[in-house]
Order: sequence, then C-alpha cells, then structure tokens
Amino acid sequence: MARATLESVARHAAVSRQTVSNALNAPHLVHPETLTRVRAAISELNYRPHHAARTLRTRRSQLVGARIEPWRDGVNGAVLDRFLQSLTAHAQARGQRILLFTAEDDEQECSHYEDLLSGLDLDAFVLHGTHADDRRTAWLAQRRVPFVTFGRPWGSTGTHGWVDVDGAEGTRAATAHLVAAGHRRIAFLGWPEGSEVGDDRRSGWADLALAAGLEVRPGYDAGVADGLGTGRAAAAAMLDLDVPPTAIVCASDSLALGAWTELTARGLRPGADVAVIGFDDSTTAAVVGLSSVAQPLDDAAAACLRMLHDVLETDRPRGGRPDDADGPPGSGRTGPPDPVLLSPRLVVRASG
Amino acid sequence: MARATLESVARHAAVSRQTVSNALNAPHLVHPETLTRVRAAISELNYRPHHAARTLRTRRSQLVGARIEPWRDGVNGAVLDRFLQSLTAHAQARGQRILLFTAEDDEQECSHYEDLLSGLDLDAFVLHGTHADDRRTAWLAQRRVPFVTFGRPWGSTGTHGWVDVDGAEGTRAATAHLVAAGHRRIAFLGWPEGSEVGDDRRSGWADLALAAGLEVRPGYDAGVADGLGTGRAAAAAMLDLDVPPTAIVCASDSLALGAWTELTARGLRPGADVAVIGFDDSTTAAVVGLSSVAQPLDDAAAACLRMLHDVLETDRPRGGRPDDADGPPGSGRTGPPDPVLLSPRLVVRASG
DNA sequence: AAGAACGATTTGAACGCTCCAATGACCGTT
DNA sequence: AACGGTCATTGGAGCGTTCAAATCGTTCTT
Repeated sequence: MARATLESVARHAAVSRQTVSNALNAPHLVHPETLTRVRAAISELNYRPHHAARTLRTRRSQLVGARIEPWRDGVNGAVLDRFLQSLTAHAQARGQRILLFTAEDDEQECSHYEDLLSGLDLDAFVLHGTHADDRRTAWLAQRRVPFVTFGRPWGSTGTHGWVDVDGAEGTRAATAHLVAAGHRRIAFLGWPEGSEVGDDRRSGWADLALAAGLEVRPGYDAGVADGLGTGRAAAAAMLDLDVPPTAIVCASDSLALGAWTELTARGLRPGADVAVIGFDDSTTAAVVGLSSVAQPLDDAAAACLRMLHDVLETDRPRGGRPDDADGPPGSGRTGPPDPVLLSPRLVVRASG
Repeated sequence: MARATLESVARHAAVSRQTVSNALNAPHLVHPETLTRVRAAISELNYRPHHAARTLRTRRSQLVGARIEPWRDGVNGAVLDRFLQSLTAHAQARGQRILLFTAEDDEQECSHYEDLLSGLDLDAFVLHGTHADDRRTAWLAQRRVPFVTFGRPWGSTGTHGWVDVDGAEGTRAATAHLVAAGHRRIAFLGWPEGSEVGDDRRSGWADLALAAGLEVRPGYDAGVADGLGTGRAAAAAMLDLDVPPTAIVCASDSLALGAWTELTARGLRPGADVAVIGFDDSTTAAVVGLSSVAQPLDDAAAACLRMLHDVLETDRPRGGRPDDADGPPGSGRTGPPDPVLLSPRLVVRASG
C-alpha cells in the first residue's frame, strides 16, 4: 500500500492537512475532540511524517554530526567509541540521529563541515578532542553553526558550550587513594608539557603531592609521548632511580600498561610491589587488573545533547513551543550555555 | 549571504534550472560549452544541492543505517568499532553517510527499522552479527528493504547479499602455523557448540588436526561462554590434564587472554612454554603480545558498500545512469549479489 | 521539399511538509 | 443588531529539487 501522507490522513479524519500537522506539532492548538479523531487516523494509517519534506520546510534535520576517529591509539581509542555509543542512545531518545563522518585532521574536518552544512544535512555538531587555538571551533563559531564540544576550549576565548571531565580531579583522587594506602613516594608518568589534557592531569597529582607533603624526588615527574613503549621506558627509568617511587600515577592507560609491562618483566607485581594507576578505564585495564580513572562518558554524552538542545532552542528564530518550558519567558539569553564539568571515578583493581 | 539554489545558479549562468540540474546529474545531456559555463557558476556561487529537497524528490537519501552496539564484551567489542570506522570512511568516499542507531535486541532493532524507514530517512542498512533464523533479515527482506550483512546467513535460506570473513580459514592457518613450529598437541578453546561463528572457527582447527594427524586427546576441545574468567578456567583444566597440550587455539581474544592470564599465573611464558593464539586481533592482544587472527575489517566494509551499491542500483526503478556501466545492459539480474568471503590474516606475536 | 529524428534546452508540475494570512463560529459587550 | 475578541480550522504559497513533457533549431531520410 502507498505511503500515508498528511493529505491522506486529513481526508481520513475529515479535517485539513494543517490540522493534522498541528495535531502532531502543536497539539494545544487543536480541539481535544478533533485531536483524538486525528490521532486515530494517524495510527490507523500508520502515518509518519516524511523527514525530508519536513526538513525542507523547517530547515531542521534533527541530524547531529560526529566524527569517528581513524583507528589511532589502540588502547585509548575506545573512549571515543563508548562516547559515540552513548551519544547515539541519548540522541535517539530525543528524536535526533547521529551522523558519522571521518577526517584526517582539523583542516579536513572543517571542509567536511562545509559539505555537511551546505547540503543542509546537519543541524549541529558534537566535537571532541578540543585543543588551544582549535580552528574547528573558530570555523563553526564564525559561521554561527550550533555545536558543543566534549572537551574544554583550553585557553581559547571559547564562547561555546562545552562538557568535560575534570582530569585533575581524577589524578588527585588516584593520588589520594595511594596516599591513603600508605604510599609516600608517588610519581607521575604523563605526556610532555604543552598538551592541555596532559597538563591538567599532571596538575591533579602535583596539587595533592604538595598538599600532602609527599616526597617528590627528581625523576618522579616524567613526560613522554603516549604509547606502551614510551611508557615502559619511562617506568624503567623511574624504577632505576636510587630511591624509586612506590607508586605511579599515569596520564593514560597506554602509559600505565607500559609501566605494568615493565613491572611484570622485572618480576614485580603491580599493586603488591609497585602500584600503578591509569586513566580512561580502557578494556585492557579491566583485563589485566589495572586500576584506572574512569570518565563518565554516558553522562557526558547526555550533557552534550542537553546543551545542544538549549543552543538550538535559543537559536531558533521563532522561539520554542509552549510545552517546552525553556526557562522564564523573555529571558533572552544570548550567550553560550553554562559549561558542564563532570567528575571522574576511580576504579580500583589489583594494581593499586 | 543567502544560500545558492539551482535557481540562482541558473540565473547566474543564464540558463534554466533544469540545465543546471542536468549539468550535475546527467552531464552528457548538456552541451560542453554550456557545461563549463554552468560549472563556473556553480563554483563561483559555491553551490551545493540541498539534500532534503533532493531526497524529497528522488526518494533517495544516501543515508545508510548501522547499529552501534551497547558496550558489550570489552575485549571483542572493538571489532565493531573498527568496522564502523571503515564503513564511515568508505561511505564518505561514495557520497553516502552512515547513520547510527542502537537497539537492545533484534526485536527492537526491527522496530527501529520501521521508524527509520517510514520517515524515509534511510536507503539501506548494513547489519552485522547475523545468526540462524535472524528475524531482522527476514523483516527487511519481506519489505524489500535494501540491505547487506556483515556475517553469513548461517543456514537460513538467506537470499540477501552478505560479506563475511572465513573464520575456519583463520583457525586453520593458526593451527598450521603451530604445526610448522613443531607442535603436535594443539587444543581448541572455543564456545559451546551451537553458535555458528564458534562452530565455524572450531571446524578450521578440527579439519587441520585431522589432516595433519595431530594428537587430539580428550579435553583438548573445550566449549565455554566467552569471557576472560571462563577462558582462564578452561585453560587451567587443559593444563591439568595428564598430557596437556603444548598450544591452544582460541575462538576469541577474550578466551585467549584468559588462557594467557592462567599461563602467566602459573609462571609459564606464553609462546615459549605454551603457545596461545587468539581471534580478532584486539588491541589488548597487541598490547600483551598475543598472536591472533585478524579480520580484514576495512576490506569487509568496502565490500559491504560495494555490494549495497549494486543492490540499490538493481533496485532502482528507472535504471542507473549511462556512465555507471553497471554490467551488460538488459542483464536483468534480480537475485541477490554474489556473497563475498574474505580471508583473515594471522598476526604472529610472542605468544605463538 | 516535407517529414522524421535527433540534440539541447525550457517550462510546468509534483514530492510532503509547515508557514502565513484568512475564515467562520461562538462568546460577551455595547 | 452591530461590534471586537478569542478559538478552531482552513486554503494558498513556498521550501529546492527532479521528472515528464513540450519547445525549438538542426540534420538526416525518403
């Protein structure tokens, strides 16, 4: 049988097209009695609005773009995948959909924005992996494209909404946990200074080390490129110190697993002999029993979409529907929404 | 500045709407001289066709649906993510996009198809994780929705296109590799009989064990639910046999890593003392140095989209464009496309 | 030389929806 | 009885595109 349209539903319910449309989009405008009749017709004909037609008219596609990463680091890459999964689930619950695209770098990503937007496919974007002087956010902001980022603007004069997880709090919690377990010589194995996320995570450890008066010796603060090999080498150097640390807090699970590998290679047991705590709670961490700081990715995804909703609502020329209850009327908020900073959770396993 | 439309481009090039449309969709219909003029206007105004408008008219959205899994098994879950990543990249190259959705089970997945299709959002689907009597493929086939699956129909009278990786070949190669290394007592650690993928992978081992006349003792063929704990327990049982195997081929990296854990716990070195080979080449396998059978996921994704293209082309009521060269004219192929079975690749690491 | 056939281009209509302005019904007030 | 006002509903227009048919000029056929 042919597809049901507004027209056919209208005929079936003996009303006009527009009344059916209203029954769906603005039920408060239509008489209760008519409403039930229209609704009956809708379900009887199994009608669903035609997405493309609606998009053409309203210029809203309910599609949100997100970038899926080209298989980068094997260990930490899964963070994005989990985020995407949550994003999809929450978007679905909101009647939106996630559209994937890939890009090799920020530059290319921008040109994809161009493609995706000029076809008017997408309402908005969710970005991740923001960094200082991010050309992507600049590009989007300049064109007034709605978007939110998972990740802080990091120093840029970010005037956009963002959601992030407090990395410093994570490493602080990890360090505090080790202190509570009796450790006094706790090292930090992170990335070279200059990476925003890395510096943030380092600061949590440094803060608590200072506050708790820990014994921080030279060589207790390493900065190497992310990876298993580099992590292992850096851990080896720490263990070879005259007074080696008894615990290592790491900026990533990659580094932590490198350290973990070095420990077991030396016959040392992670946790019992030297404690190691990673970051991101990768599956590998769970497998080998590595303690790690877990990011609340599901909450982050939900927050991103909630924020995006606000941004789109504010942006909407005609204002939202009455039933949306988007704050006090006439509030006329024009600035970016309030950022959301979530707390990570320390997952304690055998290694610390 | 306002968005460019066919109309504005047409005015700019002093031709009609339709000629511009033809310049884009059927260049052979338009005079070369006019063509260059139109193309100049297009690039000058930075015109891009409006996706929704085109979809409304042509009933083709260039959108392909794919399901993203709710975080299931941690170790093997990444296979899907890598597949999705490749799918996105190849779709992008074809001018298509991947739209994500989630579902808890097959039943729910079908009702999502309903939603996604009735809004005419999607042209087709790429399914994965097929099994015998898969209600999803039945649902889609019945409604003549274009789709392909990554995974065989497994016994169902599947009349749809599919792409899969030859699991038996993978375990056969793994076993052969161990035989070449001098092993004679090679066990198989897999899932309980009845799972199609599991039985397939078991058969590769069994085939070669028979052909090479290996010493297969009772207890050398285990079937347990996937997981680290179960894998570890099953491996322990094997190692406790009077005559334990010298190598274990596993149906998954989860199981293999379970075995790997048991080995190291006993002070045995994987590879040197007892060889272990996993399946799926997870990141964890790479990290700990576990040999594993890698699926050519990128090739699989490319094959899926190529096949989908054929299906959509065949389906198209009016036939493709002349420049598409889709086989001999009048071939009138109506059946499903030829399936594609890809060969996996054994990645040898320290463990075997 | 008239008609047929072709190539290049144009015009009108339609896809299904929502916006906008307008209509009629009903109420209470003058 | 005529007037403004609210509520419920309606018809027309238009979003940007492609399809189908029509137009016009040119060349091939008989």
